[in-house]
Amino acid sequence: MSLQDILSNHVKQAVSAAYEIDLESVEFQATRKEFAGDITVVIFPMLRFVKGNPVQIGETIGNYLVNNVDEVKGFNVVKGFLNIEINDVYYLNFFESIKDEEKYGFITPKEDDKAIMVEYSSPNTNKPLHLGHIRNNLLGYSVAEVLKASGKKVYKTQIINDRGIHICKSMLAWKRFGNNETPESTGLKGDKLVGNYYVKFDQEYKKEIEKLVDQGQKEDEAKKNAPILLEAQDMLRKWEAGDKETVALWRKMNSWVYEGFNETYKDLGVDFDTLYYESKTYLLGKEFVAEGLKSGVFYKEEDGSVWCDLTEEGLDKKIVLRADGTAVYMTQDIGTAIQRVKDYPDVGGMVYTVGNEQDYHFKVLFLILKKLGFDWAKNLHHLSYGMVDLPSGKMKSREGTVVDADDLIDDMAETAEEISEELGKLDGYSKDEKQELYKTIGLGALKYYILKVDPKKRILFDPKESIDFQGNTGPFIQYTYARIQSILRKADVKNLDSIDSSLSLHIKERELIKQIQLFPEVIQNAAVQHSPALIANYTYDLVKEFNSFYQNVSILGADKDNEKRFRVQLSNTVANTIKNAFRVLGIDVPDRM
RNA sequence: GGUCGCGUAGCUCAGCUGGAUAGAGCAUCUGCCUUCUAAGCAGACGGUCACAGGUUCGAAUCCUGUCGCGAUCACCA
Repeated sequence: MSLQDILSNHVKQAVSAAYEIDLESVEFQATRKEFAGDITVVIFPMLRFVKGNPVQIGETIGNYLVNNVDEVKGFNVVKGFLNIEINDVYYLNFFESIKDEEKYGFITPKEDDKAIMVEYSSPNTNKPLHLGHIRNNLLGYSVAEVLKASGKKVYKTQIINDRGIHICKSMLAWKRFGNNETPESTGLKGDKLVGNYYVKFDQEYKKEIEKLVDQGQKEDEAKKNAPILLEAQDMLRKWEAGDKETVALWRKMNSWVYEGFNETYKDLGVDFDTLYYESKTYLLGKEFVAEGLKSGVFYKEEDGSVWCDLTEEGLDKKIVLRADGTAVYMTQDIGTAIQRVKDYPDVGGMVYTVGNEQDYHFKVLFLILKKLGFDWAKNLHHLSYGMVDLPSGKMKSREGTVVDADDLIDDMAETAEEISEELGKLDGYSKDEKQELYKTIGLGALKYYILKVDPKKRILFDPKESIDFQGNTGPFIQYTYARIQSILRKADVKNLDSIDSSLSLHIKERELIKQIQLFPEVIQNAAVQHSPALIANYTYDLVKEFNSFYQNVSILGADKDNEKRFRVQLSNTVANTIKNAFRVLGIDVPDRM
């Protein structure tokens, strides 16, 4: 039972005893630092029911609590706020009850619970991953982990955009200009190699347009008539017809890309339970469109195209099948969603990690799935996040203004190395151990930097101003963890030893326990809101509190043995909470740094 | 133009379903390494919460309007 639950009942009893009024609820908040007390009852909402002066009412309730509730040590009333001071024993007992829980704050899913499928990444297979994908990957991965920690079963997945005109463009450019280059022959990562040909296509395309315009064509005509584009379109038709040579080339180049992607995913530390490929699902939605047509969810235009009328819901009409019978994006997404539930019958909901430019698309998709009558359709969520922009504006891969994912990861590790070298605290570490550590810190900085901001806000990333390693950053939190590990190495305290509940707590110790107490609630909240940022900010607050404690209170040099034992265990629990919190953010913690 | 999102300190961000004099970090300036890792701690400076109304005992938070930025409104994905 939480402190609020305990107090809530007693406050109601107090009001009932003094004023013969039954309160429905009691409003609590954490006591502000400048006042004495641990938890505060807000009196104002009671005034509706209890007539009187808020200060007097506060005094009355406060007196009742001190006399009737063991946990309450004292109180003070400021305006309409009843600040309650809680006994140290309460906090010590709480701490004793959770200090040996390895996974404190996490809830284990039940076997027969419904699962949530989290989709993220979902890249095109014609160019390497960039900073935008990094945000997507970190968010999707972390939200999946947050949901798991909150007690849900989770499958991570993606829909890989492996077909279409954009893929044919890089295929064609490679065929024309590639001289049979391969990742092996060039030493390039597969996704980089293919990406180069995507850029090459665009360059050639522009040249051809220029030429046609010189020959007297209008620009938009030239854009449609450029031979290289026509050839790419022809290639797409060949691919759809199953032309052997085209399909073989497609397979080969995609496999290069996948190898490259997998390397990046591994570096980033993200993973997937199952994959879906557009090339396998793009025809899938058609049968469901046919069914929807029968049941009247969709209707057919004279030209044969199929639509969904959403004007009653305040939206537009949306096409779900072209006049020529081919699938659009929406068709495919309808099919993929249904297929996923068929493949994994325990799935009861899905989360789509996709940028906010597609807000409208998902609004429509979810509505259509509801209209089609799927019960899981009410549990669909678009994890919509803001774009990552550069000072120069949007990233455009064709114009080479992207921040490459692999480069950025490497840069971060290099910065970590420079700082570490300067500080020189790593005596005794081997070269490999050091490299490993630099990666941990560099990635920690990058991931925290991205995850600590509210997903729906856009991020402005300036490559010239490198990501900080001080203050509210990943490395700061990692550093605190490493410091605690150093203490634990030196302390000969077994964590399993019980603590002495007659100790009197230092203010910093009590604040720390209060902060630790919040963790389970923060995880639940982050899960409901699909926001790793809540976990990041919580962890920062915890760490700040710990550093203040560390700097002001001697842990190993405590006067008494029972004090020392308690402080070491408190430090250990803080470290464990940091580790667990960072685990769901996908950030590793080092033993030294 | 319609719809959706955002607008908090010079910069980057917190601020839960409305609650006490709006909080951090960076930057600038002061102190603190003969005591557990100074990637740290303690402090100073810095705010008409875009603007104007409204609801309320009480609004950065809820409602309406205005302005600014972004996205979206394809038989593209």
